[in-house]
Amino acid sequence: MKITLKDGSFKEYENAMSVLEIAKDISEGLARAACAGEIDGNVVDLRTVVDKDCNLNILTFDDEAGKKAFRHTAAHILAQAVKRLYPDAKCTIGPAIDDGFYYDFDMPSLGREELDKIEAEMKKIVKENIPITSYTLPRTEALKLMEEKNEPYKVELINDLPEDAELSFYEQGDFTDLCAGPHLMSTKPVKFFKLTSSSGAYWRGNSDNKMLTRIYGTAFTKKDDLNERLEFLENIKKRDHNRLGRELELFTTVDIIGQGLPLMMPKGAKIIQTLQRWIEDLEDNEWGYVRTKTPLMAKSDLYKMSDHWYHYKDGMFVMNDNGSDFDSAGEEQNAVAGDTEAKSGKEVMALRPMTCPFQYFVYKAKQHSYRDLPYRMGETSTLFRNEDSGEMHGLTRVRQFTISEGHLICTPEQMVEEFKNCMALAKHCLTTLGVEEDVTYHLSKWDPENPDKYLGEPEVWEETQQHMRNIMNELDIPFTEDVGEAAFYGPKIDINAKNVYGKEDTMITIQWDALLAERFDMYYVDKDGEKKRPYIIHRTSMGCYERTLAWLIEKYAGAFPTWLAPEQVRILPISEKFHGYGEEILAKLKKNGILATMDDRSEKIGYKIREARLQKLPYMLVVGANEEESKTVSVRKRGEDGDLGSMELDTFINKICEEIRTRSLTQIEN
RNA sequence: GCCGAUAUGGCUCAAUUGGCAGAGCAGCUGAUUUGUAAUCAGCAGGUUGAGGGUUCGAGUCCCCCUAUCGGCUCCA
Repeated sequence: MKITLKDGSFKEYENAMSVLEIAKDISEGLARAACAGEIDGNVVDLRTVVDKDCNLNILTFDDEAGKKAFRHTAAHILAQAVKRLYPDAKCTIGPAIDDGFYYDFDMPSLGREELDKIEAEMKKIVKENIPITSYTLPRTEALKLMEEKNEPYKVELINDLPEDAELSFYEQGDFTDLCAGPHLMSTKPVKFFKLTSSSGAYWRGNSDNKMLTRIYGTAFTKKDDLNERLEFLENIKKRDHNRLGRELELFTTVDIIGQGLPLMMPKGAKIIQTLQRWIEDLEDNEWGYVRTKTPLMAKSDLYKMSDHWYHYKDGMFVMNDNGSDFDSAGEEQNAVAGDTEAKSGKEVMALRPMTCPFQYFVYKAKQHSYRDLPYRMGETSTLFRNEDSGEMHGLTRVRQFTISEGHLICTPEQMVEEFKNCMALAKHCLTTLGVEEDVTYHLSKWDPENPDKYLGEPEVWEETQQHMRNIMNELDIPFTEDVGEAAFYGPKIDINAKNVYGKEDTMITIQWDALLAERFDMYYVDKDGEKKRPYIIHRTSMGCYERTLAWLIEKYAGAFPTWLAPEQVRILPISEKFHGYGEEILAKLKKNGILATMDDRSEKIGYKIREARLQKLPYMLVVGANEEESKTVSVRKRGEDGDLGSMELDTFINKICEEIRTRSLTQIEN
């Protein structure tokens, strides 16, 4: 038998040995712990009998599969501990995830105290060094076993597996679990772990099902790694936009105003204004957009025409005359479509959740020749979406937001080219903000299993999706394909970014719509004088400003590039004697469009600097006798070694203006 | 919407089994006039998120509402 090791070398064994012996022989610790292997490309557990002449790759904790086996075993230890302490708890599933694991139980929910107790029990199980063995059972016996153990969720899982599936079980002492594996050979190596939190989770991810209790944990092979991870979790909290954004006085929330309705404070509003002006100028001056400004609400008839009323009403704020002027769509749902005219004769209105139909009517307001196309409309658009109460989060999930929305009316022939342009514009925006490396691209497709959720014919969907696939390949952008993520009127490319906790949000979306023009009876007059249907691209050049701000706060930990900083320069006079000179500088900076202030409090210079550094200001100008005399400024930029020494004021102004003009991501040098 | 945790001055947090709501920072006033991460002193700041209940007495216990956080579900 020949064993291939990870480094490419191999070992030969004359006689078939037990897997345990082989693993022990090959390596101590990790490799033995993560005893998952591969035979002919299939991942197997090392405990499965390895036949003569099989090549076997030993995985270690450095491998994804090895980590998975390790953490999956941690999940089983968790389950075993829970069953010991709470015999009535029912096991469901418990996979390894990025950086850890979880297990869902049907049991009452748990607080921190209970988690600590479970953790202690887990430590016992690890210490007991329980060997883990596996075996397979035919279906009937598997069902019998799980019924005997009173595990109804496992019975359900078995029943849903294909008839001929081989059902494998993993056993560790008094605990047995239906599981595909692989696992470690014993509980002993799982020494360093921590149960991080518990929460609710629906059985099989369906909100109609029972709410289970989920326990999250993380596990490592080395104590230092675990500590590093826990420290990391502490540290990223400091970058969390929801905390840092409030600390830096960018935004706040107020109970009485409501959920998902953050208030932008002067600094946050300034950043958003800078972003908005930049995007509007970019679109209009360089990408051929015309600007529109359309209403924030409309009669329900408009949304019926677009079909949003039927596909998206839950997410809209509907206004009617039943006494509460802004009624939630949720309560309206039961009304029969078409029967929503208010009793008093007032019209049923809704705040807009998107800009599409409004811009369509701008297009329709005059006749268009093929020569007008592509007709690119841009709008800085405020939208309203009635998210469920548990969905709101900081600036990333809100009920009212502002977005650079746009619709491009194209001839069918222009679609590919224009779609590429939209991708290029999006990429330009990401690059300028310094975040182009931090995104993932997704082709969001329809779900052929659920055709009722979508408009149009299956062939059109498949064809459109192929167009988009081709575009992405041509642009050489890696992407994933996500089924069931499309808009109801067409597939889209979503550009997602991860927040500090690793959770993904869509920042940019570019959608291909071959259907709605028909619904709104939009047309253009072609060369031959015939009226023809255009296609439409729905797109954003950046995500909504609130979400973008959240992303930037976390990306830069509050230390924004100078062109985005709400306060770019602060003048710090050494004492009151130099306030006059400070004022002179301040006026000159402002004249040059630089966002500058002066700290004229009678504090020591060290105090003023400390404060400015905590606020992550790009530049401080220290001015005292030396500077006033020589008409210079002492420049300090962010960070350690930020002291750039003295500089002619005009030199500084030229440099910072250039930095701002070019939207540089790096600060000036000496 | 669901599961759980939390809510005390502008901010960060104390307050023992239910027994006089307190500190640091920030703010204000005065002194200090300062050279690259915190000068000193004084003052003021509260219906403990809202409402109801138990109790001689509630920040603390119970109910309900609201908001925030961690998840689930959702996210055109």
